[in-house]
Amino acid sequence: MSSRPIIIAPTPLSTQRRLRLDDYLPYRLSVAANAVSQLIARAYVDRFGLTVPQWRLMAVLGENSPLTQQALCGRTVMDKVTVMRAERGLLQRRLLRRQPNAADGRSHRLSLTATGERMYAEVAPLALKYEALLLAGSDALEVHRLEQWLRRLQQAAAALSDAGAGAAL
Amino acid sequence: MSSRPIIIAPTPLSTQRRLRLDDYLPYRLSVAANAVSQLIARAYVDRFGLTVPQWRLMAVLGENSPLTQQALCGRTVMDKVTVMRAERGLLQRRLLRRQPNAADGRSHRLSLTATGERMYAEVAPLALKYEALLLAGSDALEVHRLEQWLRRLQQAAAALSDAGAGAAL
DNA sequence: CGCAGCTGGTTACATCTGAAACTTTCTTCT
DNA sequence: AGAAGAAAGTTTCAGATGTAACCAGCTGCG
Repeated sequence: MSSRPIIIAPTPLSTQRRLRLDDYLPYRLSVAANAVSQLIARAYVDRFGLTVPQWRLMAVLGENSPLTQQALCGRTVMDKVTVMRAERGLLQRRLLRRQPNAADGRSHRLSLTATGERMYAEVAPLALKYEALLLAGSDALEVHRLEQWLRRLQQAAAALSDAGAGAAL
Repeated sequence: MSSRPIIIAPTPLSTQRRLRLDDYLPYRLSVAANAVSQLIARAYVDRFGLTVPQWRLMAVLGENSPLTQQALCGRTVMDKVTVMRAERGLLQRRLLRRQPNAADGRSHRLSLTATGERMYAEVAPLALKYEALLLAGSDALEVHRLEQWLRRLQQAAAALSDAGAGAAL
């Protein structure tokens, strides 16, 4: 599709040329993420009536129970309000159980109910299936490298963010 | 921080193991994109009072004027409503000019005003600067490969999406 | 020509989202 | 022990977002 020539001698990043939105990494990242999110979100809403935040909670609790809301925020990288609301939804549908936390009266121990576990057993393979479809025809080494990239980007962004990127101008 | 062992022999994708949110690509992608978006969005709001959609319009129009709203939707991969609102904001601030389109009475030819151009001249280098910071210490070849990846993912998602991913189970 | 249907753009509405304020419980310091 | 401050969770409010209805101008076919 693209007429972009294959660049052998890669352009140094510091000496960058004109801005082209189409080649701008944050843009590409955002667009790709959106497309993927949309796809999966729709699938989960259709099949299970789960929103993305709800889905994430289930995913985390399915592999590691029980957890407090706080812990869930950390694992899912979501706001506490978002987690709260997702939790509420799952509680109403009796997919989640909420038990008092002996160690701390402010928080609760959250885990999947039997029904929740059953749903998780369907949800997880489907998730993996989607991942496999998206990555069809990619060797696992490459994929692993990509994931590393994404982690690094996230960290770099976080670092810049609370270093107050203002400093860097 | 993480106790995750370094995996030398990567697990094949098809024979996938349990779902681990932390290694789940759509999740990683979403989280990385969010972190990066947040960082940049904040910067642009602080410095220029621009939202992300507004920023995107300026970026596109800065490299290619004039365009119709429709065309902008295509280039920015944004909803027409989103484009409309961004446009409105820029018009109010006189960063954008809107001229009748001789070829079609329904649409308009949008381009940057002189003020808009001037802002673009500040905006673009800053954008590139951020990109450079995020990618600090990465060689351009790798970066290029990453961008290819992101494009492929986006396409794959789009394909699955309108193939009605239901078919794929 | 003129009506049916389409397309660019706009508006209205319902939802989602996150920041900030608030409540309760825990922790620390004297 | 008691007061000050921090942390977990909840509620509230304002802003952003997207879907669907809507209007106006274009296109194509009888």
